[in-house]
Amino acid sequence: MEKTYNFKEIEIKWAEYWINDKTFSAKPDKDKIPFTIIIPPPNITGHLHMGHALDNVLQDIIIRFKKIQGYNTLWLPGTDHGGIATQSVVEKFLKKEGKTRYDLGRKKFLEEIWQWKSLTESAILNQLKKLGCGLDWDRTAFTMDKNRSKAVEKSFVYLFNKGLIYRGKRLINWCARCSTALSDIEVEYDNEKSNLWYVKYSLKNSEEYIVVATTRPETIFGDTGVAVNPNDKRYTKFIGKTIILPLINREIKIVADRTVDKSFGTGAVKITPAHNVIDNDIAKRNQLDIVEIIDIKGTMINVPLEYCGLSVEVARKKIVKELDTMGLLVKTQDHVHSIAKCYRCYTKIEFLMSEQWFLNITKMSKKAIDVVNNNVISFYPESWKKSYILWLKNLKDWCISRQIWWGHRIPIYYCIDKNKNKKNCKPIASLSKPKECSYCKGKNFVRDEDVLDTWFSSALWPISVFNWGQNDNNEDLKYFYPTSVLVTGHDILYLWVARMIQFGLEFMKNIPFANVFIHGIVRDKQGKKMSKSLGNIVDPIMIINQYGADALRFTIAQNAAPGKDIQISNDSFLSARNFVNKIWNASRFVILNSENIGKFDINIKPSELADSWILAELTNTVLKVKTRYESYNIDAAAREIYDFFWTKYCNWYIEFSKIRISSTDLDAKKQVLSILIYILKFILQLISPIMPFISEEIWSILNKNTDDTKIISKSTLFEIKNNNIESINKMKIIQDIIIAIRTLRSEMNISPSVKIEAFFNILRNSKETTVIENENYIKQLAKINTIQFCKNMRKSKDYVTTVIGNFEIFLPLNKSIDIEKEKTKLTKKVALSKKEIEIAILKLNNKNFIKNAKYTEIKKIKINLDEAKLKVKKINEALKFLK
RNA sequence: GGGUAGUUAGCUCAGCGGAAGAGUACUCGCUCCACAUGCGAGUGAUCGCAGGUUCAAAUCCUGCACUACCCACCA
Repeated sequence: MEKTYNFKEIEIKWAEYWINDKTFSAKPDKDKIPFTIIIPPPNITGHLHMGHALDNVLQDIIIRFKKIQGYNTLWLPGTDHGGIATQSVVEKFLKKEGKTRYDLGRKKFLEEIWQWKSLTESAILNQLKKLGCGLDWDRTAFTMDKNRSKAVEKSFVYLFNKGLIYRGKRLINWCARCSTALSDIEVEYDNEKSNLWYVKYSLKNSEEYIVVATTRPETIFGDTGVAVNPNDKRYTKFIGKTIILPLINREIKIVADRTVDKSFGTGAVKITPAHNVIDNDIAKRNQLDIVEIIDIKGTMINVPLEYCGLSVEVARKKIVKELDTMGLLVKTQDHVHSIAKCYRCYTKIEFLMSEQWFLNITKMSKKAIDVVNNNVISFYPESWKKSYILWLKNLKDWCISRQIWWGHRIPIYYCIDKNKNKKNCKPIASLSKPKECSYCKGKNFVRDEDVLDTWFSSALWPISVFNWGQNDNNEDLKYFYPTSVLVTGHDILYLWVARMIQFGLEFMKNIPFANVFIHGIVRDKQGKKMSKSLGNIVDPIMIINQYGADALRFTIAQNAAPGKDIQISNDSFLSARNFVNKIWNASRFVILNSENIGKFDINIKPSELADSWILAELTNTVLKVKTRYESYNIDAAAREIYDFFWTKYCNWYIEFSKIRISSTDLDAKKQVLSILIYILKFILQLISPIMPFISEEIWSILNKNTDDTKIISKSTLFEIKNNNIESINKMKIIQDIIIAIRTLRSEMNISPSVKIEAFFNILRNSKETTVIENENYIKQLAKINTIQFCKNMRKSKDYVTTVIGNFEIFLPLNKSIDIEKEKTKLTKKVALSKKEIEIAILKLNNKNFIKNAKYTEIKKIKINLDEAKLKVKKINEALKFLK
């Protein structure tokens, strides 16, 4: 075995093996319980970032754990066409060549994106392979491939025929850069500094006027009313009166609406129903007209000639200036308010009236709320339940049409037969071009130009990946659906998770997954979200090249507390890298020592305290780790294994084992090695979901002459019954003594490599058989050559002492000590012990404590009190001696 | 405005009713035959603040402060 672990070669070797061997391919098998995860398909916009690494490593950990537990696991890979996101990325590339998508035309542009898709998709899948992801590659899906498209079309037609999908002219969110409508959750809000302009609106045939406060003076042309609160005494007399709108002199009414806030601005609101959601509602309640003045390019329309065609920003400046000149601008005030922006390109959103397709998804909400409320679907952590339910309760209809080219074209056909009675022809939803219009018998149709929101196909993902839409009763769907757990970040809980639940219940009459494991967002060292513009990206592939995939995976696992954001910087991976190295070297120690000593028993026989102790500790660890994995506390599982392996196995047990390994007693040597191997195998199995590469490599070396050469192919029950608690207590005494001697040696600058003698004054009339029987452990780990047990060892200037448990330990000094330093140290120790005594006595004298506290608690305090008293006595003696 | 998390050693985070933990950083000492990507020892925390419940609170409850995120509103 190499002295250092060559992760580069070995990781490539196993990644290829898993793929070629089809280790992770899955078929329905009625004799086995399925465990299914479908990947949250990454957008084909580019490469994977650390957030993807987090999401996928967690899924792989769960899949691998379930696989070695014996489940029939399936982790299904795929990518998402990414609608607007992908289209804008490709448009950006075109822009560099000075072209737009219109220069290419729809067909050519789509060809361009398909080409882009094939490149990025394979890059993404390669990255997943590098991470070690145990995906069933033969099932790789794409949200816009043939089978997935069928699912989309079928579901659309179904929902349309059910009357849940309808077309309507409504106020929608419009991104002028992407030139498409957006759903409400695709809009983000940012606070921005702006102004609040106070404008005089004069009453008709009167000297009186009302002042309105507005952040959007350019929408004056679209005003069709002014609203005041019905209880606002300042304005009650104006309700019902007419106002002459400045600049265009249109007559508009003053109406009363209880939603108007009396305290904001002047308490009078100009109403622009065509470009503001709230205004639109007020207009509906008060039967106000709708006047559209901004078009989809973000320019002014239906306005006086000098404003026509101006952009919103230019028009605003011009209008403010004009109002000022006319003396209608009363005041301009600084004002911070939130601005709606496109979640893909951060362009300001324009609210405007537009004919779009909507899905009445609110009807599906009740069931989606129930399944989560009743824990048919469980959330980890549970706290997200509340947000999820609240969101569904306030859900509005979903605008599903997009005016982009990249996506699923809406399967709606319009009859264009002009000779017949066109007026009665209704749009037809169909899987293919209809043959005949059922209204006019016309035979000519055109398909709707729009595409669907990318999240529509995402919502179908859990069923479309099993080819729902073609054969709804296929074996895969029956066997693998509902899936077991969905692993995702909380940022797409509404955008995606909620909708999959709604669609799953609608189309399958069953939940899409039983559990939702929600992890956090990856952040940088300063806690900021990683983004290209901030330049704080940590590239997972760079980390893999530098430290290895196992190190990356362990770091992720260690930090992945459910629901919590994790901070990662380039040096967060060092500790994990060191851990990989530690596993390698400890294994190397075990393997090298078991070579050339012939065959030995695989059945383990604990023959010493150390053996039963480490087996008891192993039992505890296995139980804990299993529970942690099963409840998605991956971070805790990782820490549990780390601590057991490094501290207990390496630092203690291997050191103890060296006594037998270096002895001439071959049987003893074989016996201890069999335990070392037995435990090492357990550790490898436990850690293999997190660090599959190194564990697979070492496993294959350990098992090279057996049938068990692949850890991932072995199902493991994780059941052991070596829980000798007494051995843990006994070992604690030995360890405490070893630590006490090491500390004393270190404090006294006794050379660590020199073996010395020690005297153990037994302070009580107890037998201390544990210590006497196991003195060789103390000798080995504390570098002692002889231990003399005695009763009346006295202080002398040739020795230093320390008190631990029932012993006062004396170590010979090779030089004189710094008396003052020693005095301060001992005085400090006495003070500490005295305080302990004080607290213990206080507790024991407390009748309520004695009455209520657990027996073990009281016993513990009594023992501590005794030990502290003894310590004080002995240290005081030592102090006296120093004087 | 409503909601959800969080506030523990310089930093990153565990612990969530019975004597403050890990990694990292720092200090000291070690090349002794698995590992210096290491070994041993040590310094370092009134567990955000204020109340309350309890024999006992970092841990449970209430309030407050600050931080982050989500939802709504911002005329």
